[in-house]
Amino acid sequence: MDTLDSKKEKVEGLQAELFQLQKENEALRLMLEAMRSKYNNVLQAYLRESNGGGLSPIGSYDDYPNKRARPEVPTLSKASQVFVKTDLKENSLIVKDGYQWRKYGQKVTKDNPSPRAYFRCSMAPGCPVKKKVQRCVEDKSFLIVTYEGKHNHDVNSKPGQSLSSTSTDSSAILHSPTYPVLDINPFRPTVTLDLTLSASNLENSTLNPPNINGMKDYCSSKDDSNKLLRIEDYVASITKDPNFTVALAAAVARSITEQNRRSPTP
DNA sequence: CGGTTTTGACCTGCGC
DNA sequence: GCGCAGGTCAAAACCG
Repeated sequence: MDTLDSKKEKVEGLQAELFQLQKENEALRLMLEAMRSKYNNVLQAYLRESNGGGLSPIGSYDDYPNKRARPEVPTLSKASQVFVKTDLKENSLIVKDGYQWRKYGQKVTKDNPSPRAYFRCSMAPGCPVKKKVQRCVEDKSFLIVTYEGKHNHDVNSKPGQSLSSTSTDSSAILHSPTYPVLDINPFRPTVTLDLTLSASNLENSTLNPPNINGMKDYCSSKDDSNKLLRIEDYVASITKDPNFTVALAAAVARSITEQNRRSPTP
């Protein structure tokens, strides 16, 4: 027979588990949103490419006499987006990622009441890397950081010191130990998704099997026409993972429940 | 004093 | 052509 204490322990254990699941679900909901938008971006980029609009090499910032009229940068090959968990009390849009940034603008955008800050890398003169930082509209404790471009210097180089043989991609720093990339479960090791899509990922030509820890592999093929297949491989891989399936189902169920609660049918 | 941040103005692209 | 939104410039303020 269970004693009163053991029952109490069970209840506490279940409560702790419930709390963890709630946290996980919240993170998964954000992930779903991010994945959906990334999928749309990738699909649009693919359609553009398949329509004969080949990618041209991207020049440096100074290559364009009219600095306001820089060509549109294809999202697929250039920008990488990460979610960074921050303290909600901390109101700044500063993300410590190892590089030195100079803020050059701030703007309030239509779809998000939180201001978007624009930064340029100031570690090396002429470094073309830019980043945009904005609080997530759904969860203000997350910062959405969008990196564009490729550093022409090393992460450890002092300001003014320009480049090393191995050009450092903006996304490379995302996997450095000091960079707080979103981990969907800070409490126990289950499913961790890396949502970063970046130029270096495109450049990696090693054909690793798709894996749950690296969405980056989705487009590792040099052959652009294979990218869609890689995406499908990646999706197939993560959907086969039982952890992912369970977590996804929970997130979807919760999302539907919340939607119903917000707009109850008469 | 030099580098960074702030912020209003300006430019460009896009949809109508 | 016009208005809107996003992105950038640049002067002034701020800071170490």
